[in-house]
Amino acid sequence: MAVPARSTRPAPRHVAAPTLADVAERAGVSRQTVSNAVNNPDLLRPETLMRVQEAIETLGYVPNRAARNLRTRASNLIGLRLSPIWEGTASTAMDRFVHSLVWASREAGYHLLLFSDDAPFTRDPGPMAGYDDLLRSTAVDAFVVTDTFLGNPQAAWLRERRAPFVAFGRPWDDDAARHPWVDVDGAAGTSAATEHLIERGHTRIAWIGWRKDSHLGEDRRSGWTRAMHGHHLSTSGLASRVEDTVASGREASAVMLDDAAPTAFVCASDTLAMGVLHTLAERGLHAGQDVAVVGFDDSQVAQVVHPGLTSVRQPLEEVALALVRALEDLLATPSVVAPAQLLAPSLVVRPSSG
Amino acid sequence: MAVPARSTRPAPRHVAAPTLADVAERAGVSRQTVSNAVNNPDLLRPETLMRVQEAIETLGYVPNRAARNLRTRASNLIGLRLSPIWEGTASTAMDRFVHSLVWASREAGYHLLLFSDDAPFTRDPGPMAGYDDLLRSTAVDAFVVTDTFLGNPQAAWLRERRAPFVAFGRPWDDDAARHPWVDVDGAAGTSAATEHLIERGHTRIAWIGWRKDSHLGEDRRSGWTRAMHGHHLSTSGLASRVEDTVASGREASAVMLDDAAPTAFVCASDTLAMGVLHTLAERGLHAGQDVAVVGFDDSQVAQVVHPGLTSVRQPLEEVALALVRALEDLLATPSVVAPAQLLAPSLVVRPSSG
DNA sequence: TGCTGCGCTTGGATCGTTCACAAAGGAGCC
DNA sequence: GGCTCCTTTGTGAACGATCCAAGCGCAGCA
Repeated sequence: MAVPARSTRPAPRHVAAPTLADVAERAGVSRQTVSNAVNNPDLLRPETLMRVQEAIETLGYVPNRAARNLRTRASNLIGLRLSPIWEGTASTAMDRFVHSLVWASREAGYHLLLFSDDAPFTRDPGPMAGYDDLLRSTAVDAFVVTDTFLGNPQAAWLRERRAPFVAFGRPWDDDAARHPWVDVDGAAGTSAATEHLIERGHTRIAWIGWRKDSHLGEDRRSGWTRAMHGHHLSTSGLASRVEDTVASGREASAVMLDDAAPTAFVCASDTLAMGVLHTLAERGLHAGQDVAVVGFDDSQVAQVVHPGLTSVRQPLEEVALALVRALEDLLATPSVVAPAQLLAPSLVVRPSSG
Repeated sequence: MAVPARSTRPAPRHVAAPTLADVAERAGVSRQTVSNAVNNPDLLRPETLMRVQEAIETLGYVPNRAARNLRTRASNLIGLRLSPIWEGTASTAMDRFVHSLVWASREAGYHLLLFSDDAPFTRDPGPMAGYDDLLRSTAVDAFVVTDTFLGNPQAAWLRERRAPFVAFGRPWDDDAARHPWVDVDGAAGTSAATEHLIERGHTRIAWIGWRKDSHLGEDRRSGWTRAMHGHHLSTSGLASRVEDTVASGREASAVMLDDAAPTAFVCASDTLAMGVLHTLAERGLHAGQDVAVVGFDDSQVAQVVHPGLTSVRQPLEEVALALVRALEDLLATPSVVAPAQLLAPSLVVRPSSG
C-alpha cells in the first residue's frame, strides 16, 4: 500500500499543497485512479469514485496547473492583446467585450491572459513580440485577435506560425484568411438606425463617418446608403468623412447643417455623435426635438449624456460566446475551420432621436 | 557529448519546439549551462555564453513555461478579478486601471490573468471560489484586489489563506489588515476641486455624494468639508447623499437648487455630475456659466460631454506601478510588509467649472 | 475446474525545466 | 612537481501531473 515515490520525501514542507499521490495514499488507490476520478469519473466504480472524492474533499486537493500543463501541452489560457487606449474617444466597447470574454471563457474552462505590445527581454522586439513569446513558451493555447483593420499584420503573422486564433472582426482585405471569425453586421445597424429615423418622418438624414480607408467605417456607411436608397431618398451632399474625434464631429456637423440642412444625423460612432450634440448645444438646438442624432456603440456616454443618445448596440456578449465556441472547435479539430459568424446589432432608442 | 535523455527519442515531432537539451547539444554544453545562460548569464565564461546564445538564436528556443513553473513553483501571473460592470455608470476607471496594470506588470515580467466570480467545477461555489482555485492550483503567484469596500470578504479571506496580494484601496474597516496597499487620496481631490471653485469666487458650493455607509464617499466628502471650513464657508444644507446613478444626481441637484441655491456642485463621481448637468439642461441653465460643476474620475464621459466636465483624475498609471512594485517586494521577502502608499489625484479643468 | 473476456487498477515512463551536488580545469603558492 | 583554492561545467534527481501497457480480480461459459 506504500507509495515509494513519495515516501522518500524527507519531511512535509510548511504549507505543502496536497498532490495526487497524497490523495491516492489516503484513498488507498493509485495515482492513475485519482487522475481518472478527476478527469474521467465514469471509468471508476461508483464506490471507488466516492472514496476518492472524499479524500479529495478532505485534503482540499486541487490539481497543480503547471504539472498538468507540462504533461498535456495545454495551458487553458487564452491570450488577448490589449490595444492602446485612445482617450477622449467614447467607444469603450473594449471594456464590455473583455468582460464578456472573461465570462464566456470561464464557462469553457479557460482563463484570459492579458498582454500588451513589446514584451521585454525579447531578442526581436516588435509588434508581434508579445504573441511570439507567449506562443513559443506554451503560455497560452490560443489568441483572440480584435483589430482586423487594414494592414494589421496580426492575422497573417499568426496564420504563418500556425498559431490557433479566432478574430473579432472580418478579415477585410485578406482573401487568403482561413481562420474562424465573428463580427457584427455594422451595415445592418446603421440601416436600422436610418429606417428608425425615416419612420419618424425624417427625409434629410446625414451621415458622419470615418475616412474612406476604414473598412469598418465604409461598411457602416453602406447601411445608411442602403436604407436611404431603399426609400428613394437622396444621399448626395449628406455624407461627411472625418477623424474619429469629438472635435471632428462637431465641425463636420456644423458645416453639414449650414450646407445641407439635414434634420437628422447617423454617426459611425458615439464619439462623432457627441460632436454633433456639441454643435446643437452651441446653436441652442435641442437634440431629439429640433434635430435627431443616432450614435454607434451604445457606450456609457450614450447612456448618461443628456438627453440620452440613441445608439447601435453591438451584441458583445454573443460575440464573446461565439468566439470561445469557435476556439473550442478549433483546438479540438484544427483541420475543420468553423464557419464565420455575422451577428446583428440592436438599436437602443433614447430621446436624442425624438 | 551525447545526451542520452533525449537521444532515445524515436523521431522528432512534426513541429517540435526546441528544448533546453536541443540547445545544449547544439552548443556542445550541458543543460545546466544553457539554463544558466538564460537565468544567470554572469556565471558563464563570455565565450561559452556567446556560443550558447547563438544556439538559442538559431533554434529559436524559448523556455517552456509549464516546465519552469512546475520546477520553480511560480507562474509569473498576477490574478485580477473583474468586478461586474455597472452599466449606466460613467466611472469606468476600471478600463484605464487594467491597461495600466498590464503595462506595469509587463515591465516586471508578469502577465495579468483575468477571472470572474463563480468558477465552474468547484466543490464550494461562492464569491471566493475563483480565488481559491487559482491559488491552490498554482495558476497565479499573487492577486490584485480592487474593491476594498465595507464588508468585502476578499482581503480577510486572502490573509487567512496566506495568499500574497496587494490592494488598490485602503482597508477601511479592517484594523487587522497587514497587507500592502495603494490608494488615491480622494479627500485631497475633492478639496482641490472645492478650492478651485472658491478661487473662482464661489461661496455656496454644494456636495452631492454617496450614502453614508460608503467609506470612499465619506472620504471624498471630507475633502469638500475641509476646504469649505478652511475658508470659513458654511456647509449646512449643502450636502446631499444618494445612490450613484444619473437619476439620483439629477433629482438631488434639482432639490438642492430649489432649497439652497448653490452656485456650484462638487460631486463624488462623474455619474452624479452628469445628473447635475441633466438638471441644468432641463432648466435652461448653462454649466460653467450659470452654475459650476465638478465630477470625479475623469471618465470618458467627462472628456466628451458638452461643454467638457471638470473632474478629479486618479493617477491610475502610478497606482498600477506602485502595486506591481509592492507585489514584487512581497514575493521577494514575504515577511517585510511594504509601506502603504497614498497618491494624490489631479484636477482636470474644463469649461463646466467656468 | 479451467479458460476467456471484460473492467478496473497498477507501476513505470514521460513532459522540460531547475536544484543540489560533484567533477573538471586552471591559477597561484610553496 | 604537488598541493590547495576557485571558477566553470556536468550529472542525477525532482517538481506533479498524464499516458501507456501490463496486471489483477471477477463473472460467464464449457
